[in-house]
Amino acid sequence: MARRLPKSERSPSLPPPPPSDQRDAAIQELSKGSELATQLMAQLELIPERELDGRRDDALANVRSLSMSLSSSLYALRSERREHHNCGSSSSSGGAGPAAVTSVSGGGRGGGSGARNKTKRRRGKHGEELTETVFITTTPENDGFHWRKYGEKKILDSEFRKLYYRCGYSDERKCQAKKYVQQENNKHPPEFRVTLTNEHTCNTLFQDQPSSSSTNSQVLDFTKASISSPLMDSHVGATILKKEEEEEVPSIDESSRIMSTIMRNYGAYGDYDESSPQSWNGAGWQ
DNA sequence: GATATTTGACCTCC
DNA sequence: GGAGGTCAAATATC
Repeated sequence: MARRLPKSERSPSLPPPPPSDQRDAAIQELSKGSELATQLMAQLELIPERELDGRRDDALANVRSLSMSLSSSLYALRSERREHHNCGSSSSSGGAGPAAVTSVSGGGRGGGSGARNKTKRRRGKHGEELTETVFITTTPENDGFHWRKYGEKKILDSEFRKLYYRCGYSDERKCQAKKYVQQENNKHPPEFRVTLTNEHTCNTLFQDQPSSSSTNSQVLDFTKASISSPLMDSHVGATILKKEEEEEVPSIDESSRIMSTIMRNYGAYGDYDESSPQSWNGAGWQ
């Protein structure tokens, strides 16, 4: 695990949220990028394997990873936009309003499959109304928020354990957002069912990058064995690589770096530190 | 020493 | 009573 940030660094004073038009521009460009990645994937599939000296599959895997990263980031940005629209002046209790999740083409895996979301309401532990969003993704870690794991459970009739995360700022900022992740299958890459409950009220998406640290605790870490199955291979989950595995699949890292570059270029959250590439690769995640 | 993760125990709901 | 969700002490990491 990467070095953890001192508490003072992890609790920066909140910078002003980016202007909505800037965020919209980022969303727009990410959408374009996602579409282009899909097109590129289709084009690659049309190229005969022999013409690429057997590297077509590698290229396809890279493009898929890129597409998934783009889609996940789109989802995160869109979620945050809703946050500003819906909760801008509301209390921090979260979960009060419906999470009208924008459907995203997340995943973008071959055949057009990807994140499949649906939003539904359910009752919380104490009867309070909760809104939960469920989607399937191959990159459950790429949503840009800082999640802290608080539990893990073997689920009946499932060979995979369910992982429980809450917002890393649940205490500091009373953010009620939670995330449940459960592997669905042993596909390559495997798909994960991600359940999000409550909206983030912490406004910390991509915000708390330390200016000089080589680490961050911003994003969910799936590098632990807890989420992996014996069948998970190097294609799993784009950025879930441990340090010692990095060299094996550099292409995955590359897609994550591309993603971070996009985010920086649009200044979605201005103080992202370019000098911390490991912020986005497996080694730097938490 | 500070912080995150693990994991068994506990709580609540059905 | 069983299953899912959460808590919190122990442990790991930096």
